[in-house]
Amino acid sequence: MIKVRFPPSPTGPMHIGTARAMLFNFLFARGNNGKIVFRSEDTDRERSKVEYEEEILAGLKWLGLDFDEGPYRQSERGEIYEKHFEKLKASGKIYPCFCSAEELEAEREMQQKQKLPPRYSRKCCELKPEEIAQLEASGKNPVWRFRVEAEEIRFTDLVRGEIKELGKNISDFVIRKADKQFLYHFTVVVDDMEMEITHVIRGEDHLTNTSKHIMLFEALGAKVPTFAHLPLLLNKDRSKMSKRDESGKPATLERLKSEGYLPEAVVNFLALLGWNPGNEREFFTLTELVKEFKIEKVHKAGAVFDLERLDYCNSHYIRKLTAEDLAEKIKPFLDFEVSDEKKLIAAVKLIQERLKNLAEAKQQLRFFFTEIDYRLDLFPHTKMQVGLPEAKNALIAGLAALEGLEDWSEAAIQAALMEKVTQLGIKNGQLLWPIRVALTGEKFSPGVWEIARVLGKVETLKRLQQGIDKL
RNA sequence: GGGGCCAUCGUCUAACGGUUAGGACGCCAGGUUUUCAUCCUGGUAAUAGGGGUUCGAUUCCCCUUGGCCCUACCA
Repeated sequence: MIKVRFPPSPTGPMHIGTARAMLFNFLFARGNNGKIVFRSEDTDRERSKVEYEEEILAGLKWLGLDFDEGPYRQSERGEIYEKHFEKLKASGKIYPCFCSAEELEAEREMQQKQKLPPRYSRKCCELKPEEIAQLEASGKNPVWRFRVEAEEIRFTDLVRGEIKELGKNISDFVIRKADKQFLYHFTVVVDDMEMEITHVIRGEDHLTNTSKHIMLFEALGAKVPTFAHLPLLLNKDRSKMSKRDESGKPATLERLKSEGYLPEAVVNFLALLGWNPGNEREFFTLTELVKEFKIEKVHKAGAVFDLERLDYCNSHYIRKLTAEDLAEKIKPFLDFEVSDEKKLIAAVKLIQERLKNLAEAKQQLRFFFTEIDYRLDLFPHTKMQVGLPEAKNALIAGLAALEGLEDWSEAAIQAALMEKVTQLGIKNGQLLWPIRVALTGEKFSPGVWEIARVLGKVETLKRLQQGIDKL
């Protein structure tokens, strides 16, 4: 039975890298009939907040990633850690250390100068029981270190193959702080053991931590799970995509949501970062991903998170939505009142193909629903040979052509306008460009008859007249 | 400084040791269009460098270079 985990640290909003790691865990578990555990790794008391945990849970829901067990919180599992800590203590695999931060710092500096591996000197390792008792009696609280053996640690990583590291390069790491808090390396291992995790799928930043974890698993007498280390998500400059991207925007899931990216696009895009199905297909639903995903095909090299590519993916999914559905999704992004639902849907249809994200919609839809204001210099168009006087004549002609129109369909509006073009012996654009400007007040927009139809006859004529007055 | 990991167009990536090194995004050009966008056509652009192994290397090995990660009483 395969079992994986979602182990976020609730110290901030959900990071995109965290989301991707969870997605890969999800794909692996669901594709192999496995279970998923959600575990909040909140051992860092100062930085962890329940609000963040809630946000992460909401993010998972948004992406469509569900789990089977949890949420567990490490902050609520103290007794379990205590139990295993005592076990280690009894086995002599850990020892108390009373060294001060300054001492340790000096030690490290010295080692660096001498080109030695940065390891704890094990000064406190030699402490006799009575010395320990004495130090404790004097009010000093120790940290507890794991005694690292010198031999080689090896394991087979599902994506990176054989990995080996020499214990003599690894320092005796701290598993418990002086304030008695247990530290990450210890709690993950205990939890993975207790929760019977079979596959640990996580970011490459944990690759060199794995040796420590394996030592701990073995010291605890537990079965060592299988590891798979995912390539990191990178900024454009190939630095690790941490809290912020290179433009200074937060690299969080929440930001993608607020910029109007669809969850299906985010999932699709993230899945293809560091993995691909081996063919040229590029669009997948979550379900299809579950079917196609093979962890052996995950890459080793980091992948740059390129927003332009996400845009492309997002516009694909925006186009697949029905206009009704899209309108519903756009609503929260609008900053003006929309009273007429039908009109919104009609307008949305006109912009659906031009949309890269939901947030852009308000700019493209505004003129349909609000009074417009624009500058006269929008009218002249060099290529079209339109100046202000020509623009005014065009609006007058347009008004004349549409005033008496009974049938306010796109086809009828188009026919009336094109007839006018022929009648005046001018180019299409010489009539249509000024009308488009008068109707939208925008530089770019959908076509004249589409807009006119959605706007309605009354509003269209009104805007033409306003244009004429302006000129 | 110590250790680990990694390396194909700008980006995401494909290529049983044998391909004109393919696709997509972006970009550029042309076409369609009333503008922009869309759409269609075409183009640009890569195996980091050096040694091996081999009839033959993007692919296997070594070195160099570069990047990333770990090296916390963070996770």
